[in-house]
Amino acid sequence: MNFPQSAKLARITPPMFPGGRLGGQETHHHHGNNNFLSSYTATDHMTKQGHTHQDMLTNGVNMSNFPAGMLGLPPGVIVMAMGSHNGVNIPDSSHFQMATNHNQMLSDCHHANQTTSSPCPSTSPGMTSGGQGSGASKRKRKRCGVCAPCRRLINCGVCSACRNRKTGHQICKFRKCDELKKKAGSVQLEFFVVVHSPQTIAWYFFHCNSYSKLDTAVRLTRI
DNA sequence: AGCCACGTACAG
DNA sequence: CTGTACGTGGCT
Repeated sequence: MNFPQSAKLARITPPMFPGGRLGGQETHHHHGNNNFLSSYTATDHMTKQGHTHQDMLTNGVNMSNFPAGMLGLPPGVIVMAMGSHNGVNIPDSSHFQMATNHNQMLSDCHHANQTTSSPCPSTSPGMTSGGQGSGASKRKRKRCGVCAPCRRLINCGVCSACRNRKTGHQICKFRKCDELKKKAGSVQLEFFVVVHSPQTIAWYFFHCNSYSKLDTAVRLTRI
């Protein structure tokens, strides 16, 4: 199979999981989307917990009874909800919430000047720097890294984006992240569930792309 | 809706 | 600084 000379290997950017932020703790990483708890679906959760999408959209994310409960996590669970944009009712103040019985305080999760271990994925869309400001964010979203286009390594070299790379500044249309394609009206939420126990620290990354997809496409990934 | 061009965020 | 690529707006 011949590719045009302009085609080149893509950088293989790891998925934006927060584990990369963990100094010294990321010894159980895996790559790709080898989901754990694969039998779990959002439908299960929604049904069992009596939640509806509308509930969530109306009330924001009630973290006190969402991920921790659904995962059956041990005490001391820290839950963080990464905000969304597109007008969905999740205020900046909910970027970081805790469900913990230690009553400990955690600093907010800022992209711009986060320092060490705060798990704060680069995929967070629409986060305003510093978690404030009312205007639309200028933050660019990043490719999910796990969808088929993202996994594609080679530019086709013939699509409009490839042909017009110099002026178009666009990635090959066959490598355009599925998540980035659907922006209008879509909702993105990311939940981090940090499980602390005396012996272990396990990080979980709960990532759902949109409420409308919750029934079928929730991925629960251990990192 | 797709293409195109431009501005610019972001990473190296 | 440079290259890549996201966001957006105009055009067809």
